[in-house]
Amino acid sequence: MEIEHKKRLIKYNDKLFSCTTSIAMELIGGKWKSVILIYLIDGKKRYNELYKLISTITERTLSLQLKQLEKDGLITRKVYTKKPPLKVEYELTPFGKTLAPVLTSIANWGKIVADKKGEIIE
Amino acid sequence: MEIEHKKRLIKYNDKLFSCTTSIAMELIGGKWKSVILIYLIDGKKRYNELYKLISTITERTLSLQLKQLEKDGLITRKVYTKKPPLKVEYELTPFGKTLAPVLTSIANWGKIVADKKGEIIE
DNA sequence: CAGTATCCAGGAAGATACTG
DNA sequence: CAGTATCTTCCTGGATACTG
Repeated sequence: MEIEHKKRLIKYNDKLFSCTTSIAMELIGGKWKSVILIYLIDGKKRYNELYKLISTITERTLSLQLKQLEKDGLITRKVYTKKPPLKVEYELTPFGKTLAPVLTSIANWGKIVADKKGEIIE
Repeated sequence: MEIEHKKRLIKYNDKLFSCTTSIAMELIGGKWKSVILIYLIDGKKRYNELYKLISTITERTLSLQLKQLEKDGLITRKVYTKKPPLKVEYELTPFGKTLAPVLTSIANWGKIVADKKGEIIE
């Protein structure tokens, strides 16, 4: 009996992926997405809260990443005021919440690495 | 009693990170690394095996990513021949193996996404 | 406050051809 | 077989200034 090796690809949002890991990384990969999502696990946050929490991100990048996360259905954006100063809150969707175990798993592994070879600054 | 918010950064490999998630993503993020690693969980693989398994990667990219993973201590590269045709095998290091639960967690979540919104091609 | 606009640099990754 | 070499494109992300 021979092992079958059909090379099947998966189409998601009009892009092709070779496995489910690729799809996951398309949604949470990159330098900032998973960091933003981690901070949203314990509740909704305003734009500036996230900006301060993720101290090394730029406003532009934060904005772009939030838009992408919203587009991918992982977070929602709610505006609470009509005139400046604006109040906007970001929150995980139910779909986004299914990511929580994955994200904490990533963060915990990162902590192991940091404890072993990282150096705390300041 | 006030909550402290010391903004401490972590230095890893001469780069600064704002949290452990960032460090983890530095090591397994990007388009291909986690995919390569996933295939190495169930045992060592030759270059061409990986190349065929990850059908949409290019030789150049596979080569670069393998080098980076080796540099980061996640995999080892072993050469078994002196003359062409070469036989080279890649294998997870003990450190790389600690990633297994994280990677399967990512893959499983990706599968949920794929089942819900993905479309299988061919 | 919550972003945009603009400009720019570097790296990731693809295509293709070649080699020890 | 297991890569390199070369060239190119695209995207991510940074810096800074400005706005409803």
